[in-house]
Amino acid sequence: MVHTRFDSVLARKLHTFLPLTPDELKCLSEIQATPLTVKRGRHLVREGQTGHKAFVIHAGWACSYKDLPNGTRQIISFPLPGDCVGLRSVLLRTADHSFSALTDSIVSSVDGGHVLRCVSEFPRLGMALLWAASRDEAMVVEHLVNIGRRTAIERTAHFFLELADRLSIIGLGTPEEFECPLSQTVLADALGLTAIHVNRTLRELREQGLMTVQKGKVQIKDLAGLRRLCGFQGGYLDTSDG
Amino acid sequence: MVHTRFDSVLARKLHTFLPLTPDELKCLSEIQATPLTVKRGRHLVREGQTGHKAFVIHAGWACSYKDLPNGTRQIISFPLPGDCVGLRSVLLRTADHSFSALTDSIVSSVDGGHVLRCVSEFPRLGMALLWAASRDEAMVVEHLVNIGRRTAIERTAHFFLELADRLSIIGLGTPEEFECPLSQTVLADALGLTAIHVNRTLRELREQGLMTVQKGKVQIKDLAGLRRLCGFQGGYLDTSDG
DNA sequence: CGACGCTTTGACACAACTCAACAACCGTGG
DNA sequence: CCACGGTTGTTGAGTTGTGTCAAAGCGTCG
Repeated sequence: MVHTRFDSVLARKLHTFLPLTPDELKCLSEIQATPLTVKRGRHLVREGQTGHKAFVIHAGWACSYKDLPNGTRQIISFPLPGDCVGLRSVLLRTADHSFSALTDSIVSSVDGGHVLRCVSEFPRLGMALLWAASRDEAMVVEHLVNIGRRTAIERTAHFFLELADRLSIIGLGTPEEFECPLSQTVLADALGLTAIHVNRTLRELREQGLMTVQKGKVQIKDLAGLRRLCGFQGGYLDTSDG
Repeated sequence: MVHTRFDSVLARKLHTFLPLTPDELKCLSEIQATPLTVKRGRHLVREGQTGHKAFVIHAGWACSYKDLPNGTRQIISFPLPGDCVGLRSVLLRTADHSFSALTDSIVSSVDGGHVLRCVSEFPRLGMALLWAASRDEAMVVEHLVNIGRRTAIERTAHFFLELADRLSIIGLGTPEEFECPLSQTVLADALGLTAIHVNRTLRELREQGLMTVQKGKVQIKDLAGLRRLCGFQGGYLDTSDG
């Protein structure tokens, strides 16, 4: 993967879908504000906010989620470097989810109005964004299926297999090993389980010799076995065009 | 709502977001093939298919879903008249979900290539589609939250409240009463429950005087009570622009 | 040093699933 | 007209997966 040709992770990502012209790349870089550092735990968007701003992650871990009236929360996704968050809220009236940093991170904000003007001028950029949004939605759909129809252990296995693929695509690990700062509490909110049950599930995965999670590092010990366990099909993560 | 000015439900829907010019409306109507009738139970897209086709629903009920290796399935959404299905698979390599008719329906197919050319020529149409896709994604997100963090009875209540709102927006019912041909088996696959448990849950809702489901008709007896039960916030269904 | 967050474990409660049976409904064909 | 099979809905009894509560070990950081 070429790292130096593009001045932003977003440009690099969209480029894999659709080769962009210099003008388009320039436009893309102009709409991104100067990167800023965000401290772990800081909120960037609150549900109900009307700012019409999106964010591009350059480095670090973040999550988008919704809080429920009953005091629980559901994590929707973990955007990784190169991903956008809040593209939806550019067009919708209000942000339909919150968004916060899980580790110290570097992000650029993107003004919604800029995006719209940009898309009018360069329709191909609009298509590229639509593609990126499609890919994000495919991940949310898979997440829905995961929670709706898989047991705790299958869910957990599937989650980590997807994460492994996403991370290795952007060069932050291999399919068998990667850094992962997610606490069991956070995992629970993503998987629709309790932190305590996540703990039991991780133990089960360890005792079956399938994978381990220790000190922020995930190791897949038996890739084939894990895939068999949860029926993982990573096709929806494809980065190539159709 | 004006019914006669537009020759397609899709045009009418997009128009509520962004007033479209006659040229744009013409383009939109041209990319939709002549409507065809689809028999109940017929599949329109199979997961893994590479046809690059989308569909617009004109009448009838349909669902998009994924089958799992373990024999279960998860329903993703119930597209209603005016909704598109499979927009994602226009840009992604393969369809990431299946799609079938629940009742006899009328749909138009839309060729992916046409959409792309159309968007290049009329960028504003691209924005309107991006908006429609955003709204769909917001519903999937809410569905995810629903299954991940609500109990069976809350889930079911929330599902029907959302459905009531969607149907009354398009004039197919009121917030308190509407026709609904979904069997308990289908509901179960949507809600991540068993058909048997759906049955018990509906009984509970009935016995609490909140709502009834009988013979294809849903009646909300206590709207405020239902809202309180599940913490329903319908904001993500907004049809107005931001 | 103490406070705090994260992890781990055990005993118990409860929500949801499974299995089994039966009733109600429907279109079909005799 | 009625008998029929298939689909859908209903109910009960027992099981299992996951949540709840309580407690303790461990790191880290102030």
